[in-house]
Amino acid sequence: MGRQPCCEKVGLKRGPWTIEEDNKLMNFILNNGIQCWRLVPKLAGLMRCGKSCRLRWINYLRPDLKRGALTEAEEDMIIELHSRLGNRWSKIATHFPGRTDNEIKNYWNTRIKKKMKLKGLDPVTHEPILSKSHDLEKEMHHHQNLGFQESLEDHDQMQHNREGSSMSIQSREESSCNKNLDVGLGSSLVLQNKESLGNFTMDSYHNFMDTQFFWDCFTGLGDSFP
DNA sequence: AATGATATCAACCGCGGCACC
DNA sequence: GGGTGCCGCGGTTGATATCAT
Repeated sequence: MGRQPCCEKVGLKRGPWTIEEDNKLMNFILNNGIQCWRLVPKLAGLMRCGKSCRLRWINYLRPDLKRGALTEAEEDMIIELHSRLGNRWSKIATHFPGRTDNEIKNYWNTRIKKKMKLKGLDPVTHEPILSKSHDLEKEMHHHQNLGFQESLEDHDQMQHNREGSSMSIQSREESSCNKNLDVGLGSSLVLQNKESLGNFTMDSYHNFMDTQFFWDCFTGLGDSFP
């Protein structure tokens, strides 16, 4: 016997979220935190599955989300990280506080990919596009290297964690992005993982409400609030 | 102004790893 | 230890917006 099923798929709502649903989900999470996504829709009174609620919160409702287009610096960083990590969007997103893996993935697929092709670069290998016969050879070479790069990356990360080094890409990016977070959220509120989301309380929410960044989150939604 | 093409991005789907029973 | 479900991830789809003709 395993766990109970995540949700009854029958009768669940799908498609775009309404403002009312957003309000319900946001209010519930801000008041109760997140213990178990399976229970969130039930307790919040939503006809959605937990997976859908999780996605909506992570990609759209989280108060620490950075709005607006990615900067050129961020774009360069994405390209650099992608050359090292490949399509591991969640790993790449950890270098960009306030950005979601979905956002970065979309940005890559719709814009960066095109730009690279225009520059004559292969978006997969990040190397100049050559003839087809060379492509196959290069692709094999690339895949052989992936495992090696991965272990290097993990090693880098472990080294970084041990030494608290400030020299890596991650540190450089975090130092600039955390300024945004500090302004918006204060030092007590860091929403990077499930555990910290669970600690997201009304107190931190009220502090956050005093900031311009908070109200930017509701651009376009304001008319619908009472 | 109407229509088709293209770009954008929110949301869904399916899978793998891990935790739970 | 094995079966089952949850969570998170990456790939993909489809609705909407924008641009070109």
